[in-house]
Amino acid sequence: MKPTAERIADAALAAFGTRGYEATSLDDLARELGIRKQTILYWYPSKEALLASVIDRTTGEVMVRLERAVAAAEPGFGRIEAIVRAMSRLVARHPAMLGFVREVSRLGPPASTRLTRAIAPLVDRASGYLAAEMDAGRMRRHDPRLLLLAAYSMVTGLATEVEVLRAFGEEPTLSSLIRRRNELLSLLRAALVP
Amino acid sequence: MKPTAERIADAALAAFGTRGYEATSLDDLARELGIRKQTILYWYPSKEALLASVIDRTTGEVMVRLERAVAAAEPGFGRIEAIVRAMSRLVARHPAMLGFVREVSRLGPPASTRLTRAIAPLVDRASGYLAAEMDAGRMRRHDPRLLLLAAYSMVTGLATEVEVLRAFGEEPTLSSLIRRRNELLSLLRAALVP
DNA sequence: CTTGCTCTCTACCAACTGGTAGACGGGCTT
DNA sequence: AAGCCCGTCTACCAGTTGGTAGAGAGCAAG
Repeated sequence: MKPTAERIADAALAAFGTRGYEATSLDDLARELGIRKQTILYWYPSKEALLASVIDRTTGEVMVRLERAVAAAEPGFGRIEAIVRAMSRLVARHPAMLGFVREVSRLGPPASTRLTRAIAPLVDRASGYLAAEMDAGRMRRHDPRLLLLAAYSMVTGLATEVEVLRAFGEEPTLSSLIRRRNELLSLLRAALVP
Repeated sequence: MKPTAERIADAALAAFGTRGYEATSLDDLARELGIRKQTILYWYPSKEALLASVIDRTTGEVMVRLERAVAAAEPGFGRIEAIVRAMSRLVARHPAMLGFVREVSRLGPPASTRLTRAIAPLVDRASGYLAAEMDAGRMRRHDPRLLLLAAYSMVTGLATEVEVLRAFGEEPTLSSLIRRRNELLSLLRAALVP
């Protein structure tokens, strides 16, 4: 079996990402894992420390995936497509992960700063790349940072808003996720490719 | 002064929308208002009932605004622009409102069903309109429902993700909100107008 | 003045929160 | 065998949670 600390972090990611941080008690978490709350507090000195650790694991995972996706993609719109596909795969494998990212950003400092500080350099690189592409005329001109934020919002929205999705007549299945991913790409392509 | 029940609902909207539902205790709410928790429970028999009431007020408010915006707009992309502008104004006046909508959708049933059931007919009408526009060749073809969901995600994202916004180098000021609104419109126009 | 109604209050309560203190067992090294 | 960590446990704790019971103030009608 996986080490206890890791099992705790996995369960915490899922619980924080779906039910929310405050709504998840250490007792709930422990019950799910078949252990006692005090075992959690042995591995993580406090609930906040557990949150911080889960944030670090998650940002690490996301960064690695994005890094790899960008490196393997051909330049131009291909990079954007690669990023969207990578995030889509991530959501399919770890459905709670993007929900967790959103939850952390909602919690505000100090949790959110931990996340944003880790992602900031990536945002800088991405917006620099986008600006260069626009300057070269290979993409329509938009504010790179706001474009990124809009894209991020669309990805998390299309991936995590299961309830709103239901109201829109979409079921949270894998094939539906793929359809949403393709639709998102077609939307982005229409907006960006001149 | 406003009636007590209304003051409670206003404070609850702000608190639920920013701090979250579970993270807001009735004692917190009462302290903010300068009353006792039991006064809240006199007007609303339980915390859940308070939530339900706030949901109803919010959906009502949003629906009225969208209704008016659509009615006053000229057909074509003008309607989309009108909707975005209406939502933007709403956010400027009640910053917590969209955050609250997102929070409710995260809480899941039965709270979320109350919201989605109210909005569903509006979604149907909107996607029907979009489909007709696409059929007539006045808009590029996309899946109408997914397009709506993507737009909704962008609006809420650009409006509410203050923390992520900060990481992207945007300050949550009014002028920045307007810039974000304009950018969103230009993005949508690029994606939709053939 | 009395009655009755509306509203807010004080006084509780059981359940649960994150966290502390320390016992217990099982395996490792000496 | 003896001691020593390591990991998990039981037993508690003070503070907070949503919610109940009921007192009392203010006020209008009889």
